Amino acid sequence: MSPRVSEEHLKQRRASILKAATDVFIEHGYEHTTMKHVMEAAGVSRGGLYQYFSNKEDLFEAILEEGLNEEAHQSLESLKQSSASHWHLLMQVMFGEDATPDAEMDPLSPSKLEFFITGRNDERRRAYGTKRYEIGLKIYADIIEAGQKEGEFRTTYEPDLIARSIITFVDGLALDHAMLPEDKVLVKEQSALFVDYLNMALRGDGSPVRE
Amino acid sequence: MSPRVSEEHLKQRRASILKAATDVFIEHGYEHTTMKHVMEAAGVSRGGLYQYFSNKEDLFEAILEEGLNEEAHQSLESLKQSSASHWHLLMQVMFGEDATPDAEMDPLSPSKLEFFITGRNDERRRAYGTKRYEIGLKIYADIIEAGQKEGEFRTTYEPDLIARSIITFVDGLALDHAMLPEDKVLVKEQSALFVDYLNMALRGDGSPVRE
Amino acid sequence: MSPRVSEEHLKQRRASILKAATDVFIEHGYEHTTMKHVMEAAGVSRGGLYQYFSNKEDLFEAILEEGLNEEAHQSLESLKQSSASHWHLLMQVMFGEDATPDAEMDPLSPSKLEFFITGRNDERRRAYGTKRYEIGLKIYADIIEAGQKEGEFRTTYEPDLIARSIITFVDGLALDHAMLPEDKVLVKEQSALFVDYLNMALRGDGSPVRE
Amino acid sequence: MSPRVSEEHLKQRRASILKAATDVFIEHGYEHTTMKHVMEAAGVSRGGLYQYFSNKEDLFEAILEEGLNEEAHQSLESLKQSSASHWHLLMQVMFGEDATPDAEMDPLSPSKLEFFITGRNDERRRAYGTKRYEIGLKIYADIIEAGQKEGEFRTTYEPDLIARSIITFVDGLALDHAMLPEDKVLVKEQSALFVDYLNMALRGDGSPVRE
DNA sequence: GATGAATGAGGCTTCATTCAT
DNA sequence: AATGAATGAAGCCTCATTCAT
Repeated sequence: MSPRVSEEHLKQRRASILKAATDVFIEHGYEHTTMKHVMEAAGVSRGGLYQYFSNKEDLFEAILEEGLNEEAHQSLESLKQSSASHWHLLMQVMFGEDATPDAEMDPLSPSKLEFFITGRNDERRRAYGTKRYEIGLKIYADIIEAGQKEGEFRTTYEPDLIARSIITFVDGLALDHAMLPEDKVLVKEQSALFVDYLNMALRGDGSPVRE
Repeated sequence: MSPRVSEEHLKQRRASILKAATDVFIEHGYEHTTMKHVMEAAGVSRGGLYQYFSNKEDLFEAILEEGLNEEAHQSLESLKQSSASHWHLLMQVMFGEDATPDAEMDPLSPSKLEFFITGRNDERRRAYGTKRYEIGLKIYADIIEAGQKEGEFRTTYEPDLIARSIITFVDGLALDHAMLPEDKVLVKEQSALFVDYLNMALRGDGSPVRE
Repeated sequence: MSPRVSEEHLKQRRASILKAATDVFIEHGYEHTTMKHVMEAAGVSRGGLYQYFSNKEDLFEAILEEGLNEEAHQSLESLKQSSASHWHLLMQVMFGEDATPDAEMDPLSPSKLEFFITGRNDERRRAYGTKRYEIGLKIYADIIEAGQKEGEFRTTYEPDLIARSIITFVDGLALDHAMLPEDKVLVKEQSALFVDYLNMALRGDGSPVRE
Repeated sequence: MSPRVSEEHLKQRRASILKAATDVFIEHGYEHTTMKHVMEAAGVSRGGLYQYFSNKEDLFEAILEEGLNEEAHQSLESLKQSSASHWHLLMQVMFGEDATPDAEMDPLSPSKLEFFITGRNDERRRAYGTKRYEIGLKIYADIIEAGQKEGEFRTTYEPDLIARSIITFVDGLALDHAMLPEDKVLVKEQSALFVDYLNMALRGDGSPVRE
């Protein structure tokens, strides 16, 4: 009476569906992706798909959770090796390991925006989005607050407000990146400029300088 | 030879449909609005609606154009009375007549974002979005450039780049405002902070200060 | 209190609509022609069109009647100058003045076939089609009968039956001509062959010969 | 791994839809048949129907193919037992097993004509119709050619041309039969006359005689 | 657990015809 | 008479989700 398939197998199957679904969402976007697209990409039957995820929303949220786990993991790691400055840590959370603005964007971003924006009138979805917003907010705010406490950052602005501006920038950039042709958005340059903004706000010494 | 109804009446009818449609789009968002919703809100028959607008996309774009005309008109007006500083002009374009950050957001913004984001894989829509982006970009960039030329602004940054950061901020804020509950987004405070960012970048005299 | 527009003018207007409609029906076929197509081609308003013809069916029937009048007129003329043989007369009715098979087909034929075939379950339309069939039948049958009476044709077959076979041939050829690409139907050759068939049946002297 | 229902069941379901659809097309004709009619007649849901046939055209073509298969099968069979004369074979292909003109017509004929006639401006449809025409043409032409080669038929006419006249006759008769009331078309008599035409053309010994 | 056939609500669009002016 | 805005029935098709096997 032991399960016919190992727990391990199930996890792998689920993960493979999730992987395929991610690709599909990246390609078609949230609204325009159909369960059929996912089925086909994942090589699962309709029923099979619904066994793992009870609907499209559920499926997408699972993908979001995965991403969150990864990110959380990353930032946690980053935090741990916080031998460097809080500024450096902030840059790492924003731009990854190398703490430097680049032209890379999360390819799933456009779909995420779609998901939350088209679902903004759905209470459940909105609550979920809000939760995610607040988690992100806290990560940034905590770092900033710590930096202020230790005197690395000036205290002119509330950590929370700066943190919000970071998220707003990130969202705005993702939006422009989603809508415009590749060569029209200067992701790297804009990121660098925003870093200057932050630098002025947090460490401002008189003139806007690159680090 | 004379039409059954006056030209005026037609314009009004069209305008009234547009008005009703705008309300519907604000309420349900672009994707979730159906032509039926619009019909009912506008008190038009199916066929009547299609007489004016050949499909949902067409209808929405008509609304966008209206908005553009208004905006263009405004900014033009603003530009005319440009007796004030370029900085003031910039603030006016961003925040309206009174040049001061407030909590007001264009209620149609969320739908606009939806429209462009869900349509990002459609060539036509993307081109249209790009055009709009570039028009907006130019408005800001021109003001900044003029300010730099006349020595009002420092020339550290390219006008184009600063202009982009403004749009990115506006889009990002609209996005957050669309997704989060009213009380979670600090539109006014964030706007004020962003103004500080700009102030530092364009007029920075050493320390981040409020105007 | 005299009519604002002359009777003449009305007739001309009607005729011009009819002409335009004919072109449209030729181009799109009966089913796929819309009243809008006609309006535009004729340069009439919707209401104007309906003033003259109360619906699409009515309009098409008017065109049919015109054609009938012309044909009737022609065959009448032909009959009058029936100095020639009945055979020649038959050929004239079938192929026109020159009594010789050519590749010309009535361009409206396909639409006529459509009209009667799609309307075959409509009593009114069916009756109308039947009437037309019988009129055509009679024309041919009368000639054949006369030819038989005067000893020009052999009496092996009933005039009515031969007449039917002519119509069937004409309809069949029109059908094939309507459906197949220009170069796939050998209108002229088939017509010539059918003439041979008739020749054998009516004047057969032993071997199938061309006249 | 195993499908929920047997392959057999699927085939039957498909066949039953096809059967029901055939009845509906016979009753209403091609143009006037709606997918809803078919759904209801077949006892399938909208989605179910579209699972098997992606649109009305597809559905009708499936019916046509079925017919073709049957016919091909028949003529193949007939050809096999070609112990009899080529003339007899020709009669069999035209009139079925008993090689004798009767009053039976394919009840689906009118819809077929409609299908090809209303679709004559559609490239795809036209190509399909042409293909079918040519297949039919070849069947007749091959028999006639063989008959000529073996001296059974005279060689006065090209096999291809005679074959075309057969199709034209069949189409024409189907057309008249479709449009006119039952008792107005003399299917049997006309068929017999046409056989005489053929007899004269292929085996003509001087006078038109019944076989 | 898996399968995929079946469901049916829901959306879009067209077009013949009417009717107030 | 003429106009063309307005109507609304009717058709087509998609797709998330269910459920018998």
